Amino acid sequence: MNYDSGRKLHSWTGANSISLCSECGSSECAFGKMEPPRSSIHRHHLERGQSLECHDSGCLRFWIVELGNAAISTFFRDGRRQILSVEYVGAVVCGSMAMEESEQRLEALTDCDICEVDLTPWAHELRRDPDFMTATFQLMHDRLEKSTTHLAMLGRLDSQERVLFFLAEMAARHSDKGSIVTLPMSREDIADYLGLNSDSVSRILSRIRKSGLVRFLSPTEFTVPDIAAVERRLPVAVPKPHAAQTSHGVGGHMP
Amino acid sequence: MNYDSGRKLHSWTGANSISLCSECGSSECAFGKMEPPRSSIHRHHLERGQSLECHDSGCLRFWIVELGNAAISTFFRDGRRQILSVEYVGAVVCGSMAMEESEQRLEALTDCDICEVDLTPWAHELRRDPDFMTATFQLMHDRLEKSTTHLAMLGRLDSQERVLFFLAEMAARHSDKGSIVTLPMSREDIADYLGLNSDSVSRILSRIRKSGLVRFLSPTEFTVPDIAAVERRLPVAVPKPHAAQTSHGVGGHMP
DNA sequence: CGCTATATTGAGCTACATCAAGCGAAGTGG
DNA sequence: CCACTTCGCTTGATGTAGCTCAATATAGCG
Repeated sequence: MNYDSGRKLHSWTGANSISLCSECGSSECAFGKMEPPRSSIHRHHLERGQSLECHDSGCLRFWIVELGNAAISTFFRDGRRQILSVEYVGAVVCGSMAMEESEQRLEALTDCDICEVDLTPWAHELRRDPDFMTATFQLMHDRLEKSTTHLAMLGRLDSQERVLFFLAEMAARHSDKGSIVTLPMSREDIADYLGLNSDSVSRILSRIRKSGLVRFLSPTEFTVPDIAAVERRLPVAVPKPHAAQTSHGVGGHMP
Repeated sequence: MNYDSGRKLHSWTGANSISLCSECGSSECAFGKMEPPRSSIHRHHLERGQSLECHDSGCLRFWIVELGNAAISTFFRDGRRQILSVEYVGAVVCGSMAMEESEQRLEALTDCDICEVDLTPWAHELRRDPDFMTATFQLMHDRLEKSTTHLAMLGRLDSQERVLFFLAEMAARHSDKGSIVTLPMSREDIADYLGLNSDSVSRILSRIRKSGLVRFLSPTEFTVPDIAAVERRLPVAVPKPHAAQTSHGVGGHMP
């Protein structure tokens, strides 16, 4: 692998800014500058509902969401599903954050293009590359942070708070206030993300709509007239997207 | 810092096997071989209920549980508490897995001795040390794995399943079957770990006791006559402790 | 314009929370 | 050494949030 140590992984630290991989057919990508041989890259196209299985084969297999929205989800033996996180365009997912036991998947919430990069063959070099290590560490760290917030929400917020939190999370991804937010997922998916069932989600959304906190244009499009009002109803701050990036980019969690 | 690159961090990979730091007054520790100057080390003694605040000052401040049991917990504005994980002797906690916003703490579930090691001054060297990076990565990875399991549990198990899962988790820490397990925490703490309230926990424990799945010697001591029977009642496998270590020690998530 | 998948809404039930009383073990002070 | 307090656990009675099941309604797509 031809791999220019100076800059190659700089874009890594901004996982969310990664767009499309040149190998994958598009302009730029975390792995673009590494010029990994074609053999290490595969593209997957997933129709909504399809999924890739996560196997525990080391943290050097990465998936990058190129197009659409995906979710990392686990399934219990009896079919219960829990969505662990929602992933947007640019997200980098380490293939084996999976547990040994539980079945874990990257699932397409909408039609998706996923670029798979397997760097296992270069494990030895990468391990001694501080930039690469820092970047993957950061990836893991951000994921843990999100997971922690999500966990606390499931443990201690009631259903109305969960749905409000979810809507606020979605709205927070759009910098411009009052703009139209599009939900990338069904009521069922939202329920599986929030630990509720889809009927309840629907019911609660109606209640929230009637309260005026949120205005729905369609079942999947809404605006938030007053975000502060939403936050005032929640006992936690709603995490701003890229917050981790912005703050850690400077000092960094692993300098 | 005098720091022998060959072996120094070998013990790191087995976070759970770390016992006591020589600087801290005891035999062996992840940082023992690094011989960090005294100035970077502080000991804390915490009475049950006391806690250390996590601040977001980089991931190079570590806490090691030397004695007793602790918990990482978050608090909401209105006082609601969620225990994120229970930490036993030997656990290494990275000070700033905390979020920007939420208040997060390392709390003593029983009286505790905590050794604090601040490696921030050596950030530059450590960053280029593959062993150190691998070890901290592993730390983060294990934590994410636990967090994920916990999250799925909170999202999709009912209260009885949660309590059973908790008991099985505790029992799984003791290799020898049928031995006496001691709960290191109050009903309130268990509730805050499981997203329930303490009355419910107590009630459910009674129900489980009556079912014979678990035998209580005292409110905090029990045995599990048949672990398989407990697992059969759960839709998920109970994570074996050190599983991550054992399996990743060989192949490793980050070789 | 029909058809299918998804969303909404209601009625009824259950699991869990809340509130409140009682109990037992450990600690404290006279 | 024993009364008294305190703290944590247990348990019951009662309310309610959220689930289940079922009946429409609506959206999106051919």
